[in-house]
Amino acid sequence: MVFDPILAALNERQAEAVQRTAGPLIVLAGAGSGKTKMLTSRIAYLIDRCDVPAHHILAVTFTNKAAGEMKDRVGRILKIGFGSDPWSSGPWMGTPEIGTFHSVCLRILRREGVLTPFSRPFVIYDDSDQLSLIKTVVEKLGIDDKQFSPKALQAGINGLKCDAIEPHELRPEHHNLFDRQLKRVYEQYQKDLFANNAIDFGEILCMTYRILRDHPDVRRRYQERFRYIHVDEYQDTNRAQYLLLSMLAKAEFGGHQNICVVGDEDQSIYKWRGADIRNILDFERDYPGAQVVKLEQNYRSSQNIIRAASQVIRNNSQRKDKTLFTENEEGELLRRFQVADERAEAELVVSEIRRLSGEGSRNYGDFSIFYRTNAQSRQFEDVLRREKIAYQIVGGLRFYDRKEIKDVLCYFKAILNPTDSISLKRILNVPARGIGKTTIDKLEELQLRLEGADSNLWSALGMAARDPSITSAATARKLAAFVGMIEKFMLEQPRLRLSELYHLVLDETGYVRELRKEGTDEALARIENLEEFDTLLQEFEEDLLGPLPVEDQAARFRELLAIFLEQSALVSEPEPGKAVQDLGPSVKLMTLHSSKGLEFPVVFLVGMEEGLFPSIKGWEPESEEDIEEERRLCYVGITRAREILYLTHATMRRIWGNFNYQEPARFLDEIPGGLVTYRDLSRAARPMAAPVRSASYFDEHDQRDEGDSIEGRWLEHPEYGRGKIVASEGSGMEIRVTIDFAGSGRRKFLWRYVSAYLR
DNA sequence: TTTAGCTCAATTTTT
DNA sequence: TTGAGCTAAA
Repeated sequence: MVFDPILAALNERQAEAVQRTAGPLIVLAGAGSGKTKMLTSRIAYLIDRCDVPAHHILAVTFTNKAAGEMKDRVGRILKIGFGSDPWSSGPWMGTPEIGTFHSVCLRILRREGVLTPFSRPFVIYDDSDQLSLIKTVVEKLGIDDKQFSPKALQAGINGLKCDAIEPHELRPEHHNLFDRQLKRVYEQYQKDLFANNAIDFGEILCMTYRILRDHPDVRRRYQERFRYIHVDEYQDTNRAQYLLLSMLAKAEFGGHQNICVVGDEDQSIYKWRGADIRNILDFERDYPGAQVVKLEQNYRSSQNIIRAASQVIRNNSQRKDKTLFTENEEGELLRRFQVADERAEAELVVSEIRRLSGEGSRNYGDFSIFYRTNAQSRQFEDVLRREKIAYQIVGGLRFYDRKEIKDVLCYFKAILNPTDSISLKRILNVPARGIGKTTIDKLEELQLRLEGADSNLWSALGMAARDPSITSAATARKLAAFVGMIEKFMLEQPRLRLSELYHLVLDETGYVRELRKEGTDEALARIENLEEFDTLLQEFEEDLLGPLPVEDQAARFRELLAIFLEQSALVSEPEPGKAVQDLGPSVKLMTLHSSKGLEFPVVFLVGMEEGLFPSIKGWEPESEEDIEEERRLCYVGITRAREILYLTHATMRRIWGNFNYQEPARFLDEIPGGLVTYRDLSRAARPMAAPVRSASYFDEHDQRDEGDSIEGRWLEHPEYGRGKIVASEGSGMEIRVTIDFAGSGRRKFLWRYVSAYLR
């Protein structure tokens, strides 16, 4: 066989997945098994070895981060660059299409603009814009927002959009009171959304799906275009994404069904947001003749960590037959700690971080703390701050979600698209210019009376500004000033760079001046964010305009705004530009959900208590399905760790101001006792004791290697001195070990009593 | 029109 | 317990 550097870098299974290019293929990729490596190699292989023109290749991911990484790696293998081609006027040629579901769909929507209901460039509504619009719809329809909360209706609408269900498909006669209102609101919401020339996240996918479904000619074009389809994190796809993919992979025009999906059913943790685990479990049924490749070798974690993870996840019934293994070293035992309460938990974790980082080879960036709920982060932050240890919360408040940034973005959106009533309403009185609720109510009332295309807030504003009898002379003057200001922005926009437009907006509105007047720490932080936003705009422009000849740059100013708005809607964090300083290594704090896809040498999995993790909704009986999702979450957490894994749980925890006595998480019992050391710090004065639990999993299943990991290890007993473990028996919390002490011969102990003496 | 007190709810989150 | 969002007073 000819030496091939692409294949040579892969293991046998990975290489198999790369080479099976024809027909449907499902790759079941365990945690840390080199899935991205396989995917990127496959794309490179198709282009470089199979001579597939790059533009025939499509790869979709869920996050920008994943898409960026994939582009990076494909680019490096093939030594090509991905010009962002934001001008989108040219043909899609030259590079594979790699992007998120949403960015790919938006590109299709823009190309097929005539098939959309929009009359001008559309803006993207995020969840809070969406909620605002739903509130206006609820009010317009005279629905009681106490009985039917806009939030619940929003969840309902988004749930339906995840399933690609349109309002007319809902038959009210079969539904309860809520569903009947939901149908009404959904119907009106869609109308108003489109009238605002706006689209929400769910609709981006649904609309694309409908266009492909309803227009065979268009469908055909995209099927011929995307001949090799790759889908990352397939276990997280929802119904709408599934249907969308089937439109592209249908192969009804003599095509080839070259669809390669990659995923891990054991890491499916987004059911609550519409992900349908059946998509991955049923792939072989949906695509008859599909080939299956399993990537089971883990390159990330120690033996002990992989064993623990495998034993936990094997308790799930909803999974495929897949077993992770590793050739890495056995490594350290897992470390389980019981502590008195959440405060003690934080103290323990931070002192361990101190201790390990003091030993030399590790810095703070090697540690991470995973919790089930965001509320748990506070204790850790308090102690870390007190100890002056650098830390960073991953996935907190997103940059573009900050109030001041959203305000500015709404000015931008209104300038681009004044029919966007939601954005207009948001900025109407920001900063305060004396336009209050009464006035807004009158404007909205007027808007409802206006006909057709004029039925929007902008038109209403114009009328009220000209006609003082609608409000009052004073108010009409204020409105006229506002309208005049926005018109000025719209007029200037095509002649200005974004950063210039930005400064014009800040100057004319006096936004920063108002914040200065406020003078609080919070206001100052806002000003700083606005400054960062300025830098970000300049970098954005430089990236886009830089490559163009100077004389062409000004010609692009008009488009700049639309492109920027689209990016800011689809991206949660701006690209880490040169402006953002590196703060050095820091401990990372995050929810278990945010930890997916990451890895750390040392992981602390905290709050492992029944009710908290697994999380249990008090008001309904726990379902096996929900527990399995929590177990997958636990599996994700464990498999993030490379070398050392801590598992902590508190005896008592304050939740919503109440003291709760907590039971250890059931997942702790599912980890073979021989893989962990256990230490009870919750009753420090008394000898260590573990809570005795009911029969563990291992009493009913064969578990030959239960104590294997501990035999041969040395420990230092406070009474008997140095000794070696020569034998073990029993299982779970009842493992007994025989220790051979140098001075006093052999003795038997319960493992949980002596595990902490391991050296 | 702004602000202070009150109620009410309360996993997980990317696009 | 915390916080966001909303109704009653300045």
